[in-house]
Amino acid sequence: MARTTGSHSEITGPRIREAALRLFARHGYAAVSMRQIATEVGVQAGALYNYTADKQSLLFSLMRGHMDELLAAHAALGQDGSPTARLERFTRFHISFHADRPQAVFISYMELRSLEPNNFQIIEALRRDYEDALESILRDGMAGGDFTIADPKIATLAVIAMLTGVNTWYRSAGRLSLEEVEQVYWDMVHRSVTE
Amino acid sequence: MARTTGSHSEITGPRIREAALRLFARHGYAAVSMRQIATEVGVQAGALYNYTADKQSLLFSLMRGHMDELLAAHAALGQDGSPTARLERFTRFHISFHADRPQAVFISYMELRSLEPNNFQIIEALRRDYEDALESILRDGMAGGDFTIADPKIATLAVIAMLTGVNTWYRSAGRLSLEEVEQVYWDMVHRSVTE
DNA sequence: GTCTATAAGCAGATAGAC
DNA sequence: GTCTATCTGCTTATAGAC
Repeated sequence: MARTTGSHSEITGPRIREAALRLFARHGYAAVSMRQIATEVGVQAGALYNYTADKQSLLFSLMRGHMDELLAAHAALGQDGSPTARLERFTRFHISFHADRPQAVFISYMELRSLEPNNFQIIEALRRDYEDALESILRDGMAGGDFTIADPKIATLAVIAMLTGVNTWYRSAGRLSLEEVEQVYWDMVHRSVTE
Repeated sequence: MARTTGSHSEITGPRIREAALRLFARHGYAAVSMRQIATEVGVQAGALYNYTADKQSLLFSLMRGHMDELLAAHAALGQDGSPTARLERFTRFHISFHADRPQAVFISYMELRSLEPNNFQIIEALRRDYEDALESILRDGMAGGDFTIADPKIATLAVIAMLTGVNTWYRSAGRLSLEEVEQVYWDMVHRSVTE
C-alpha cells in the first residue's frame, strides 16, 4: 500500500469532509487553506476539486449536513406528552446532540458570516425551523397553564443560548457526566419558564 | 484639506481601531486584510504600521481594551445590597453593556481562536475574572438561602450564555426596548436560581 | 482519481523618499 | 506620518499527464 497515486474515491470524500470539519472548527474557515486540508487528508490540493466545486461549497455542505441531521433527529423525538415532558425532552436532546458533535456545532454558529448570501439564507431558514419547534412547545405550555412566560420569542432564544453554551465548556472527561449536566440544565430551564 | 499626505497621528490611530473593529466583526479577523483596513481609513497599508506592530497586535489591543472596559464598568457597580439585588444589577448591566458595543463583544467571543497563545491566555484570564464575579454573587445567595442552585459553576456559565445571547438578535429599533428586554431576562434569570 | 505544474492575484510586512 | 515600491510567500483554482 505504498502507492501515492490512484483511485480512492470511496474513502477520500469522507476524509476530506472530516479534515475540513476539524480544521475549520479549530482555525476558522478563512484561516484554513485548501492545501492544509489536502495535507491533512494525504493528497495534493488539486485532488480536492474532484469532491467539491470550491472551498465555499465544502463549508456549505458541512453546515447543511449538520442542520439536516439536527432537524431529522429532533423530528424523531415526536410530539407526545405534556408541554413539560416535551420541553424536558427538547432540553436533554439539545444538550446531548450538540455535545456529540462539537465541531459541527461550532462551525454552524461561527461561520455563518463566511457563507455567501444564498447559502446563508438556506442555513438561517433551517435554524429558524429548529427555533420554531421550541417556541411551539413554549406556546402550548402557556396556553395550557403549564408555563408562565412573558415573551415566548425571547424565551425561545434565551433557552437555546443557554443550552448551546454547554458546548463552550463541556468535556466528556470533566467533573460531571452528560446526564448530570442535562439534569442541572433541565432544572434551570424548567424553573425559568414556571412560576 | 485636499492633501493626501502629512501628519494626522491624533485621528488616524482611533480611526484604524474603529475600522478594524468594524471589519473584524463583520468578516472575521482572518478574512480581513491590512489593505482593507487601510482603505477604510483612507491611508495606504504601510501607514498602519506606525500604529500597530502587526495585525495580531491590533486584534489583541481591541480585545484587551474591551475586556478592561467590561471589568472596570462592572467594578463600578459595587457590591451593595442583597444577593438578589446584586444579581439583578449584574443581569441588567451585562445586557446593556453588551448591547452598547455589539462589535467588540462579537470579536471578543468569536476571535479567541485567532489569538496567539500568550494573548489568548491574557484574555481568557480576564474573562474568568468576570465569570468569577457572577459566581460569587450566586454563592453568596446560596449561603444566605436566597438562591437554590445545584451547581454554581454551571449556573454561572448558563446565565452568562443566556444573557450574551441577547446580542445575536437585539436591535435598538426592534419590538422591545432595552429596558423591557432587561426585565424579561431578569425574570428568567431570577426564576432559574430560585425555587 | 491523483499527480505536477502553473496561472493570476493577494497576503503581511518593510525600505526609503518626502 | 504617509507615501510608493517591493520582497517573499501564500492563496484558490485549473490544465493536462498518467
